[in-house]
Amino acid sequence: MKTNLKTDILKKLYFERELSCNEMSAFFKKSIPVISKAVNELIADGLVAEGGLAPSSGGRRPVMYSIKPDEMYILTVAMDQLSTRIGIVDMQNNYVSEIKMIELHLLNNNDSASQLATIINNYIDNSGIERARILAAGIGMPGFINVNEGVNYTHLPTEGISLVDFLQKHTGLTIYIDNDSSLIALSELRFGIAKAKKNVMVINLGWGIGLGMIVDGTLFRGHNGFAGEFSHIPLSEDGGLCTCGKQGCLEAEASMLVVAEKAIAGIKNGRVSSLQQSLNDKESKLAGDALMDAANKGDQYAIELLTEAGFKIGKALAILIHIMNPESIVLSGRGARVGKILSAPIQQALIKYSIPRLAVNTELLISELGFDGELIGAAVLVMENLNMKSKIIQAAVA
Amino acid sequence: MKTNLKTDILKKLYFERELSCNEMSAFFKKSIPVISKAVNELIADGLVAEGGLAPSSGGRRPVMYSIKPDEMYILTVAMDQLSTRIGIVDMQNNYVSEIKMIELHLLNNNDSASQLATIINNYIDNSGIERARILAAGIGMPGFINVNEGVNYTHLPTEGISLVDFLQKHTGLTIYIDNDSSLIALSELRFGIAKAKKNVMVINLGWGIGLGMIVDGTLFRGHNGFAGEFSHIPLSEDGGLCTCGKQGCLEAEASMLVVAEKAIAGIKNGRVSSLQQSLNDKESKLAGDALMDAANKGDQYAIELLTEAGFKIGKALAILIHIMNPESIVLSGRGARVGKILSAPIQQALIKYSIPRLAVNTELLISELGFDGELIGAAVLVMENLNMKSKIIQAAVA
DNA sequence: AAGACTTTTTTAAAAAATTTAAAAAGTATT
DNA sequence: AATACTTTTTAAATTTTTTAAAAAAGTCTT
Repeated sequence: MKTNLKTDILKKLYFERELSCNEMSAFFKKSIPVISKAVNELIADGLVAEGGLAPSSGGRRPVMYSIKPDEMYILTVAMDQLSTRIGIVDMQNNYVSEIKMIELHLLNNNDSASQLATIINNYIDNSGIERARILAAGIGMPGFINVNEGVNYTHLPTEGISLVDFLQKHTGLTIYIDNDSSLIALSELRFGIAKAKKNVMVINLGWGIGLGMIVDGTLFRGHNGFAGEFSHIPLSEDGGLCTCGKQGCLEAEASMLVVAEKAIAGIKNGRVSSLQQSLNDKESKLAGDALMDAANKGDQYAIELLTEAGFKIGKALAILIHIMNPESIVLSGRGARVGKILSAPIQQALIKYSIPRLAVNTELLISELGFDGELIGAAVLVMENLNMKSKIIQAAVA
Repeated sequence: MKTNLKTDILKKLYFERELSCNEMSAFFKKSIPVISKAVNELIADGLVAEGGLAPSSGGRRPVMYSIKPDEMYILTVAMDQLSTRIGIVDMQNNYVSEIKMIELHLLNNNDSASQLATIINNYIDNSGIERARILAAGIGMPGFINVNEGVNYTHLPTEGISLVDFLQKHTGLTIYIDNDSSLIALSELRFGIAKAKKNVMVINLGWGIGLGMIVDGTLFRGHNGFAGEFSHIPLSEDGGLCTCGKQGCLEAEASMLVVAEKAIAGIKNGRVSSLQQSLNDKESKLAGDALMDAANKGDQYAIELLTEAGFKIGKALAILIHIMNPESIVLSGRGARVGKILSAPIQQALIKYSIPRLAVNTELLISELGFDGELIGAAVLVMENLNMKSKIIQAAVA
């Protein structure tokens, strides 16, 4: 049996939870005997289990198959510049160990890679999960990442060795890394509001403004893996200075971080808002969360600031629509929870800055995964890369 | 024999001119016996011929195969808003009939579709080529085009029937239409400087500024076929009014048409230039060509105007690089012949407006096909769509 | 409640594709 | 010129996949 098909079936079962032979036959465009044989082998291998019977619309009810949840696990890690979340999921995407959030600063931290390795090792040791049963670790992180070479050019420096090799050496796990926005897009594609869509732009609203692109039903990474560097497109000629050194970048105009900074400055200048207490003395990143809370509770000033940011995001999205003609744009990431507030000014900007015939063909959606997206996406990354190289699969299938 | 493989081989032979069985085996990932059988059938069908022997690096020399040039032909049509070029090519991409250029205005012309049908019919009748030997017609045209439905939403109106159906009815030919910029990209991908590249943005410098996108080695059209609508991205807040009704569009700032208009205005205001004579009383579209000629001959004013436009194009390309991370950007279309002059300010703008790590990974190339691109692309369009539905193929293969 | 109809699954036979091995054709080196 | 080495072609054997038919399981209508 071509083991390739067997791993493909495992992947599909992970994404769809359970399927009948008939459904798999239709999806893989292979005959039922071929699918049936592969599934029976997977059952013999101990990786797949027969489930119940699904309802039928008038005919024999199909036997459903799914992956055995507790044979293998995935370690998922979602990092931002300040903190790292970590969890373990089973093969049916349930967390089998409490998600932990640990402070880990990436900026100017030469030791960050080894700190990350320690975090991973400690977490596994305390989880009660056998290390040998962990299929691989998926890690989402900010920065310019070359997925094939396993390198992050921006953060987590490792001397003379790739980040992936470094982490593999220090944890003994198979490691996959990717950009945070790419993983959020993957999570929306496989388990979120973009499920099964072909052509979707997923916006990661956070401390920057990221973009994960779904093109022809798969994640598009560009020539070097840097596609979707949306944060730093030139948006205005005279805008504020950006961390990247340039002026007028989208990020410097409309990211949640900048909005929070504006809020702090505004309040210092005497602006009346419920934020006066909550923002006092807080760092601007914490302030960002406080601001979004306040906006959702109806605070006028917070809404005003988000509206302003939304309009600028909308202008950038107009450009994106003109270039990509996507079927959907999804507002995701930690900013998704103010998605409703942002929607109105975004739509306004789309009307102003784009050709109607184009804009009407793209729907604006708000993620239901939100802040969990990156963690889910890290698990998806592992399963997308599933192949016969993995030791656990090899051992089971052999 | 799966006829699918046979048409795939025909396509590949058209794009590559000649190939050995071994090369095809490697490309299609099929065994040599399978390929060999298909090729021999194609020879028996009268569509393919054995060529000479290719050189070898120490072993038996391979027999090369190619399509018989004169069994089938492709009608190619390249339209712009003012004029239409038409030609017929054989299966080895040689013109077998002189290319003709005919005035045909698309703007506010309700009769344009039927005029086009007449142009096509007359041209074939005068060409000496049997109509039954024409595989299909490929037509490139400006406008918003839905390739699948065969509709042009902008130009060539046809009441109650799609443009493709209309033309098929009035010419008896199989018709394929596509956006001019898409076809230019196809020509660069198959026969031009982007040959065999995976990830290329082809800029169609003309009366507008079009974009044809090569993503993962194929033409990317977006959800509705409108991807690459580069002309109307919002570039500056206070720019000139665009034909689309908006303000500050790239097209309104940097297209060859706008540059020509600026030149005419400048000269009226007494600006000294060799253009003074050539631009007198000319329409601005003719002026565009005159201006490019003058620039290539060293006229300072023309170069100055192109430099200004180039910088703005460069700013837009910076955005494109940030989003797509392409391996190459190709300057193509009628403006390609001033590509060298535009390159410098484009590079300057890229340095100013993009993140170095991104920009260094994209090379800026100048098309060698230039103005012929759209005609070649129209032929490529036909061959990309080659399938068993075509009567000629059916007759030969049956 | 019985029979007709659907849908899924299994089985066996047929068809297709690929691999393998060997022969043929041609180069290059000694 | 002979031998060793490469590549292509041919033919046979093996493997894989598809097809078709029948069996199994169940739903729905009368």
